Amino acid sequence: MLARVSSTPTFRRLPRAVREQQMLDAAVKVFSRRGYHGASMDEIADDAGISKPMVYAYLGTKEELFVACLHREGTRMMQAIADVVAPDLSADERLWRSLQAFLGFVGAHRDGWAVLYRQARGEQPFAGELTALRRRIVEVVAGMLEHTLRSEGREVTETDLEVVAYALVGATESVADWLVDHPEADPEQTATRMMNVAWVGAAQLLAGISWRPPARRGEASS
Amino acid sequence: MLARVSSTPTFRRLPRAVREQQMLDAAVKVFSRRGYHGASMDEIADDAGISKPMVYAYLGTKEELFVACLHREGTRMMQAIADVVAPDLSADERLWRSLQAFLGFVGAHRDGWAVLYRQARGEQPFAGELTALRRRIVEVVAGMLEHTLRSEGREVTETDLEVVAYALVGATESVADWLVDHPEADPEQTATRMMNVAWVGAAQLLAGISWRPPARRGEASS
DNA sequence: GCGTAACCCTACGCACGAGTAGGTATGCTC
DNA sequence: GAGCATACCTACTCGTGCGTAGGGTTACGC
Repeated sequence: MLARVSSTPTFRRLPRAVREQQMLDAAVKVFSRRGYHGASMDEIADDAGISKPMVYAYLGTKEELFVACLHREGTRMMQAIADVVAPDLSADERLWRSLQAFLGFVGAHRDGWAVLYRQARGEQPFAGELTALRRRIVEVVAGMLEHTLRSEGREVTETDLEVVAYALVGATESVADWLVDHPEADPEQTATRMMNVAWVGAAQLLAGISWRPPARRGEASS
Repeated sequence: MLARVSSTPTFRRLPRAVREQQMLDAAVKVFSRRGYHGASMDEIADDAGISKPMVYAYLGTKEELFVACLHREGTRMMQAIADVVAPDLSADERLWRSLQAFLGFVGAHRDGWAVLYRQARGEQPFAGELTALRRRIVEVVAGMLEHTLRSEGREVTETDLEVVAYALVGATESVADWLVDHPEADPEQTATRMMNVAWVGAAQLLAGISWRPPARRGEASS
């Protein structure tokens, strides 16, 4: 009955693929702002300019929707890195480009990625989904280190490698968080700073220089 | 009317201070297992062997309860570190002892601390509480680095210091997460591995060795 | 031994938000 | 321009879980 006085002349009726992206955009935005539990499906639907049953019809339950967000953003991020890293580059060049790409991506998607990522860490249902992504990253980093080490004829245990990789990844995530909280900061410069910590340290390790705990009283300093 | 066939002969009626600790113990346990939202006040009360209104009477709302948990565990952790770090130690000794204490603490409180910490990062209401704690840690680390740098007559910007400190803290947290997920791992050995990454890198920085981005095509390598 | 304060309970109100039932309009095909 | 699939809506149900009302019981001072 009521004439629609919308700015868009005819009541838009969009194809599924388009609406799905709009919904995901809205979902990422709302999840970021409110957190997983704080976000309501009503608000997401509203923000996407659509009604709730549509969201259920296209993307499923709230949990599935969140996983879909995680998936899309995660894939985009991995892609952003893959786009700039060629396998024939030197180790430090690869690390440098990855950091640049990663922090650049986070800087450009402050609302999207980082907060989504922060969200997912706590929530049980997504821990799996998330650690899978994280594991892929850790493996890439560990592989990189290992390859370089092996090529220099040095031996390391699996565990050593894993811990170092975790440290590197954690450091980068932490810096990414810092970046999100400092909108004025430049991603590229931040990447340089990060590289200073990561590579300078890693290079030492690769060179075989390591730190040993000081001998305690009564212990022989073998 | 019903005779209480409890194992404890007389129906225990404990002083407030004791009950509060029991409640906090239960809360930490349940929050850790289920996450903030997943945990119900009923379950916490039940686990503490008390009824819900008691929890409200003593510790307040769910949010306040969680903050109380965060506070207690956070203080304990800071204390564990403060106990082993003397200000007259050398920088690397301080860092080493802090790492040992921190990872030792996390190792001993796998259920308690780390999961609680993971929880808090996502949830809006506690982001403040948490970043305050985190900031204190970052400041300590940054202060440590700055002091050492200054004592060698070198200058650094506030921001450089902050980013490096964030990276260090993030790396450590990440390794702590790894530790929680690997019950068989030895905290002490993990601390050594962590020290290898952190200190070897930091020592280079302190010595003035830094990494510079490679000049790109068309750019002058000033 | 009696008042009073602290400890402790059962049982509910109530809001909020996930998910759905059932129906309407619009474009597309032939 | 009839038929059909698909986009889309309003208006509900219903579970869950926070927080509380109101009342019972034990210790402790005097």
